[in-house]
Amino acid sequence: MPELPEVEGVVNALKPQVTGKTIKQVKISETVYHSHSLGKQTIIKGSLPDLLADALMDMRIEAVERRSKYIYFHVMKASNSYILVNHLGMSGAWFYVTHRDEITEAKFHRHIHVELLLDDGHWLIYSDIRRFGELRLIQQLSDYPPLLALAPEPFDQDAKAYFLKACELRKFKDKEIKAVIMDSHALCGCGNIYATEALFRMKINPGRKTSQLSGVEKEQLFETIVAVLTESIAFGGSSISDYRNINGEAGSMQNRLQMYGMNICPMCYTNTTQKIIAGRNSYYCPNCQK
DNA sequence: CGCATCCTCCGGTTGC
DNA sequence: TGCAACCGGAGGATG
Repeated sequence: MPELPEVEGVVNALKPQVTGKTIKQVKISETVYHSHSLGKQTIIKGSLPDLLADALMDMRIEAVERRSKYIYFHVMKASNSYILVNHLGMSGAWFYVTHRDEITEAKFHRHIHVELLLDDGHWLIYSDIRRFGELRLIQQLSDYPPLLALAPEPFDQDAKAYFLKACELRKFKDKEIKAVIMDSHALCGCGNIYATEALFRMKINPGRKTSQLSGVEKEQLFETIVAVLTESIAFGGSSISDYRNINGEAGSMQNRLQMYGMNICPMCYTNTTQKIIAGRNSYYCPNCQK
């Protein structure tokens, strides 16, 4: 499940391979067509598959950017600019290959949904096992308002102040701190894995109410999240379940995680506790995290 | 109009 | 060996 560091890795791998390339052919899977015929917006959002395919034809990819856990492909066609917005969901993955059979992992090969032929002869392929991902073509961010509501990038100057202010809002202050740091309207890019790790490093119980943290704790927690995200980017992200970068490589941050998925606390050897917070399984050490 | 509470989307994985 | 339950980002509908 890709979080900010994993998406960062994907974007950094995509950049040199697709920047400046033009889309010359678009293929969309029968599965996507079929779901759309039933009225669902499977993977392709805000458009019918054929309309998206037509629109993408002859578009030139000007730049690739990560924003929160989204990938923005900045594209141009006939002097009009657009953004192809992509979210990998639980299991989305991009591949840059000369033939789709180069995708050797069966579960990725079996769930190829969008194939873009570039003018360098390579295929840029989107595979998505569970189809939770998203592709949406817009002209500007305001065409899809949820993108305007995202908190600043955690590495931006104003992100910490934005987060601290969000903690004071009525809708956040009485929530569990873990739910708040995983909410992209308070702080973006932090999912279950890195929220779990940051809270463990800070020795904060994920179930504590946000208003019960001191100002210093909230500030240090924010800094710890940034540190964990930064460390993960440096180690290529965490390859848990379906995450691969576009070269099919796995990251190594999963080997550095101290609490996510652990049954025993690495600090005190107490059995860890699992609790559902904000709908997601949360590991913590009942002894270390208060 | 704020907010809280479901609901939805999926197939690989897990557990019985 | 088979099969049902389970899991999860995040927007959207509902109350």
